[in-house]
Amino acid sequence: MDKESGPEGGQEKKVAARAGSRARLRDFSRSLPMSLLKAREAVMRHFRPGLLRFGITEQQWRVLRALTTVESIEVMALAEATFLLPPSLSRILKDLDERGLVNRRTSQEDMRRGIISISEEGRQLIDLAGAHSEAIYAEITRRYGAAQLAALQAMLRELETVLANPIGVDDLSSADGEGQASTNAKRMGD
Amino acid sequence: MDKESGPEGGQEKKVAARAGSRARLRDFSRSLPMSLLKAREAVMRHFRPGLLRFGITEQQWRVLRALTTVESIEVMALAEATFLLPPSLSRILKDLDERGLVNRRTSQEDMRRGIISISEEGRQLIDLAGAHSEAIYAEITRRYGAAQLAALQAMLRELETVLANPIGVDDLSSADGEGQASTNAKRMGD
DNA sequence: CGCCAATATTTAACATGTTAATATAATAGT
DNA sequence: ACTATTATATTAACATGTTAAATATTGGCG
Repeated sequence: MDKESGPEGGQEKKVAARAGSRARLRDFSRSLPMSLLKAREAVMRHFRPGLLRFGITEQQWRVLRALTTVESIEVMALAEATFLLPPSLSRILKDLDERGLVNRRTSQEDMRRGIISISEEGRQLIDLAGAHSEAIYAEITRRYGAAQLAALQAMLRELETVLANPIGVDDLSSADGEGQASTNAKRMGD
Repeated sequence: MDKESGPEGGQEKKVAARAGSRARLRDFSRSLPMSLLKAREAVMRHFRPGLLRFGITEQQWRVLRALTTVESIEVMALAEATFLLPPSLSRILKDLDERGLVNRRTSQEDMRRGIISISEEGRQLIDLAGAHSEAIYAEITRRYGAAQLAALQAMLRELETVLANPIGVDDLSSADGEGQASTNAKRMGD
C-alpha cells in the first residue's frame, strides 16, 4: 500500500550507516497523523486569510458560528460543539465578551454554569465572514467533487468511531504478535 | 450541504439544558476542517500519553524521527519534512539542542544555513518511544483495516493536490450558481 | 567595489493546544 | 447535617501555530 518507490528525492547526501533503526523509519511522512494534518492545513490555508481580514481567528469563528445555531448554550456544551478544550474556550469567550461579540450570564439553577449567546454585532460579523467562507467552501467542493467529499467525511467519521475505545496493553499484545497482525502492519512509527 | 435557515427570528426555545443542544449544531460540526481535526485528534489521543512519558511532545517526536532517516539535514529541509513552520522548528531545535538530543553546526559554504543531526541520546530515545508508537499504530491499522487506511490516505493526498492552487475570485464566480460573495450573506460551510 | 534584492534563520507578539491545578458549586453517602 | 466526591469553569504553565518583523548572509548588478 505505501509504495513510495525511490528515495525522497535523492538530494540527501549520506544516510546513516548505523545499524539499528533506520530503514523502517523512511516513510514516516506518510503516517496517518501527518496525512490528516497536511490535508487540514491545505484546507485552512484557503480560509484563514479571509477570516483574518475580519479580525477573527479560526477558533473564534467556530465559536461564533456555533452560537448562531442556538439561542443560548452552556460553556461545556459549546466546548463540545466547537471541539475546543475548556481552557481555550474560556480564553476565547473572555476575548469575545470584551469585544461585545457575545453575551454571558450565569444559570440560576446551577451557579457554576455559564450561559453564552451571540450578540447582534457578532451575528453581523458572522454574516459578513460567512459569505466569504461559503464561497470558498463551494469552490473546494467543486474541485474535489461532492461525492468524493461525502465519502471522505464518512471515512473520517468511521475512523473516529473505531478509535473511540482506548488502546490498552491487551490490544497491543494481540496485534503485535505474529499471526493475523502480519497481514496489515508494515512498520512505520507514526 | 449546509441548510439550516437563519435562526434570526429567535423563535426557538432555549436548547440549553443538558446535552440537548445537539440537533442544531450537527451540520456545523460536519464541515471539512472539523472532520479532519476530529479525526486527527482521535488518532493523536492514543499517541500523546506515550510520548509524554518519554518527555517529548508530538512535534519534538516528529523532528527526532525525521532526523533518524538522514545523517544530517538543513533547517529548511527539516521544516518541510516535519511540516513545521520555521518559527516553531527554531524553538524546538533550541530546546532539543539544550537537552543534548540533537547537534547543530553551520554550513561552511553558506553561513546562513544550519545543519542538524541527531545525537546518540536522541537516537536511543527514539528507539524506545518508537517501539511503543509502532504497537499503537499497528492496533489502529488492525481496527480500521489496512485497505481502508490506504484508501483514506489516498483521498487525503488527492485533497491536498486539488487544493494546491490558490482560490481566487475567478474560481468563486464559477463555483456557485450566483457567486458574488459580497451580496449574499446567509449560510456558510465553515 | 558597493548597494540592494533575495534567502535562511531567528525573534517577537499574540492566540491556541495541552495538561495540571485551582476555586466554586452541586451531589452522593453516610 | 457533614464530608467526600463530582462537576463546572477558570487559571497557570509550558509548547506550538501563525503572521510579521528583524538578522545575518549571500549573490546579483551597476
